[in-house]
Amino acid sequence: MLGKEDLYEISQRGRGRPRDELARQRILDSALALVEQVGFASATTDAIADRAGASKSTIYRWWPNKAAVVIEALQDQVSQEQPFPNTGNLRQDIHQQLQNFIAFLTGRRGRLFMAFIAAAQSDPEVAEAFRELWIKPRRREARHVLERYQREGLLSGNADLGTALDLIYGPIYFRLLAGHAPLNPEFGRMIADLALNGLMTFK
Amino acid sequence: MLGKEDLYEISQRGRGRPRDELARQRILDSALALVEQVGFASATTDAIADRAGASKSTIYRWWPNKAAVVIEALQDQVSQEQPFPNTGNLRQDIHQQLQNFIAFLTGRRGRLFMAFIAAAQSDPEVAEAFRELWIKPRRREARHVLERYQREGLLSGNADLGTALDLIYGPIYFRLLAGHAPLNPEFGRMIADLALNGLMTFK
DNA sequence: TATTTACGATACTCACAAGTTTCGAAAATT
DNA sequence: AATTTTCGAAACTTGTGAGTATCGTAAATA
Repeated sequence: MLGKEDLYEISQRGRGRPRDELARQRILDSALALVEQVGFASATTDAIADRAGASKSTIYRWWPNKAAVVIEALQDQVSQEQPFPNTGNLRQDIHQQLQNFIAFLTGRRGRLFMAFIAAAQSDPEVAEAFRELWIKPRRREARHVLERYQREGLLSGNADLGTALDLIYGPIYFRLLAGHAPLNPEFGRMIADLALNGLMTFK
Repeated sequence: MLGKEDLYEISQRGRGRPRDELARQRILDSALALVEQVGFASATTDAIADRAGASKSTIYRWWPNKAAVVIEALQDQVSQEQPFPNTGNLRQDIHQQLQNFIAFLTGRRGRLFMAFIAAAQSDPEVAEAFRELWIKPRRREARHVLERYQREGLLSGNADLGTALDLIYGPIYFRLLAGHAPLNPEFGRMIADLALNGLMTFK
């Protein structure tokens, strides 16, 4: 399978020194790690360059601004995520997905999403990227799984699936962002049970 | 009833020109309005002073920094909020509360909370103020109402009320912050029904 | 080998905003 | 009237960080 970089290597190769793909990857990794650790605003371009062992001029050679770097880094990250479980057992799928998701958010990556949602409130470009790259693809995938269960009658046909997804994910994001109570597996278990209970017998 | 200002007037009154309480109020109103309109970071002290028809030196005469001004402004605002309904009809109370809350958030004040949650991610002082002034008092109040219904058996005794509150409010905050779908009364109605459905028959 | 393009290092410009200082006038007390 | 404290206006300092420009060097092609 060909990636973007390979296509670039083959078709765009000109005369001069080729782009350092390892440096590109180090810059993206560095941006991601820094946003996780210190947030969007404090992840300066100087710090990203330093940590990557690269130069600021290299960053601006390939990206128009800081937001573009971080957004591309998010894109790389997102493509590695676990798919929504689809075993045929609705309850088990939802439970498993929430456990995966909470483990993900309470791990190193949680702060990345807090930082993105925060930055999105003052930067429309970041907001759109977050919705398009993270929220929408994952919702689309989850929706397909839920649609199957709805067709099979395991989920009430009256329930709007977009609303159902917010019922499941909203409480998780809320605890992550507000921090008023711990975001642990037990919480995920209860939310899954409560939401399923509401969704299966709805109307 | 005596407010803070009256106490100040009586006990602290010295020789010189007294503090201008109207200017104080104008500064707080101005800070609130600007954070709503342009967010926390873009609400500069210069802009707050200008809009209040006051001077920056007056701001720094009474508050140690910008965050303190905005936090005190939030405090003033919070004390004016509608209480959680407590009519004896659980379903009606939850529906009414979510309708009130969504109307509140989609009005002028919604952006204030987006800005606060965003600022909280990079400023622990703001984060704590938001939890202590906004989240915790409202949760405490709502919890008392739900406890009553739980004692009356209208709500499953197995449901953890902290989790129940996140189930109800999480989806609302999530749509407000992520903006992937509209936050309208219809959504509030469905979340209330789904959550109640889950909570009443839990376990 | 000559040319081209990317590289890292570094100095630089530019904009912006927090917080300080100064000052003359206003509003209170003694 | 003299003193004290606050006020608004405005100039100022200080820090920061995004984005640019320069330069000598490295890695590719023709």
